[in-house]
Amino acid sequence: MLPGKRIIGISMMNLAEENYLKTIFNLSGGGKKNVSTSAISDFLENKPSSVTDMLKKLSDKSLINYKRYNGAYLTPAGKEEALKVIRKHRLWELFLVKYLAFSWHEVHEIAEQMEHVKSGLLIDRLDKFLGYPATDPHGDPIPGIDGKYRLVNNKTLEELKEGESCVLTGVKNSSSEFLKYLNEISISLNTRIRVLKKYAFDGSVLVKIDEKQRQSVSKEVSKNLLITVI
Amino acid sequence: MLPGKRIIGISMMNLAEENYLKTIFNLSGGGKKNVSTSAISDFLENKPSSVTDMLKKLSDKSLINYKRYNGAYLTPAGKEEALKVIRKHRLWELFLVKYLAFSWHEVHEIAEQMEHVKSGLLIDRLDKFLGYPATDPHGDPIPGIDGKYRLVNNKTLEELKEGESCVLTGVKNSSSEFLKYLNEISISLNTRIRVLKKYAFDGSVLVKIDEKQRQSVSKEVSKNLLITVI
DNA sequence: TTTTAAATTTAGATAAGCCTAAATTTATTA
DNA sequence: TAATAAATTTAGGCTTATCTAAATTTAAAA
Repeated sequence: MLPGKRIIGISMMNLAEENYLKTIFNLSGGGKKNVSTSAISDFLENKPSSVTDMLKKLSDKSLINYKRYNGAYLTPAGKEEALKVIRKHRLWELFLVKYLAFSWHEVHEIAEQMEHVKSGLLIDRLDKFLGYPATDPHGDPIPGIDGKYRLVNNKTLEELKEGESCVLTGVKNSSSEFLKYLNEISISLNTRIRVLKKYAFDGSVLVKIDEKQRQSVSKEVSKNLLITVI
Repeated sequence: MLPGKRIIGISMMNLAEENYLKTIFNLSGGGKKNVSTSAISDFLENKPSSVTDMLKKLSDKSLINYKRYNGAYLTPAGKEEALKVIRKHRLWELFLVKYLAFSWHEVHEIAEQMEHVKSGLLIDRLDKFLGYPATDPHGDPIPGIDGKYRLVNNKTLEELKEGESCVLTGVKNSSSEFLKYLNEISISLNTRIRVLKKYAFDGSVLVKIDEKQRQSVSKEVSKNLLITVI
């Protein structure tokens, strides 16, 4: 009891700024492309004018390069900060799944809060505790302590031809709804999927899951399943 | 990637309010006494006028009973909220010590942040993972899922007579500085302490620690060591 | 009990991060 | 290319939690 003093972060970043940087990183596919004001606004579900305010602020802090009417992209410093937040997010997600019995569709909201806890030591200890994992419960790579980030998983189920087989290695969309749908049709990370038939008229795919059930998935679904051909 | 939506807490409480409730709980010794504006102000290291503002707000929400110029105490609803936050704080502290190799003097600041993560399920799973522990790394009781809170540890080393022995079961002051001092003189939870001599002129106490070293501790220190006589 | 000191509250201001409405710039279409 | 639509920014407000300075209330001392 009776400790004293409030929170305090060592970093000069705060919650809102971290969320914007992370969003820009994700929407730009790893910091490459320029991200528009409206894309950020849509994702964060706030107004474009609010986004403009924050872009100015981040630009003043040299965390993004921003040109009026022309979107923004991360500076090296901004990318570093974004990766730190993403590293924390994904490590906590893995902790929740591995040790607290959460399912992959339940962890996002909680990790969204935990990722803002300030302590470099904490996250490195967590990393060690988890055995320096390479990927999170959705197959996304976990940035290392050095900020190294491996961009992988570029092939989707949609690109496969009839007869080909693959293993699920990630999901492009990790919304709770999509993940729950995958649970329902018994698809999870490392599940083996074979393409039985592709239907040109709607792009849907008939697949065999783990050599057991046959299942039809829509084109939209197939575009969001990241795979490795086997 | 690409989940969507921001944080959002289910509870109607926010960080500042939670910190005030927790502070009032702690300063009132478990919700009993009335807590003054200045006591809260001193603890939170902010201005009394800020405290007054928040007391009004918490009073409007029926979380405290507040009378102008007369301090405040928690209502049952306020106490419930305070205990929820304290439960989270202490469970996370224990996690940090037990699994991430932190020492008892390093966990407070981190837990101060983790305690605000919103998810009842999370904290109950953490509780289970830790084996439903009764106390945190400082010997403080962990409120149960039902909000039950056991007030214990009322005797201090100061009250012991020469020749008596005890075991350390808690600390009244769990500031990092105090805990580090205890580390230095090899006192930790469950350490056996025997009173060899008491000095009236300054209230200091000469003790034997775990039947090994002799150590003199000041009256101030002895008042902050919670013990069980053996 | 009156005076003085200490504690507390009120009033008015500030910074963040958001909002609405209006203005501006860029993109699209005729 | 001119007109229209869409995207973006600016201007001005709001809320939360803080602050300073001044006013008020309570407590302590003479």
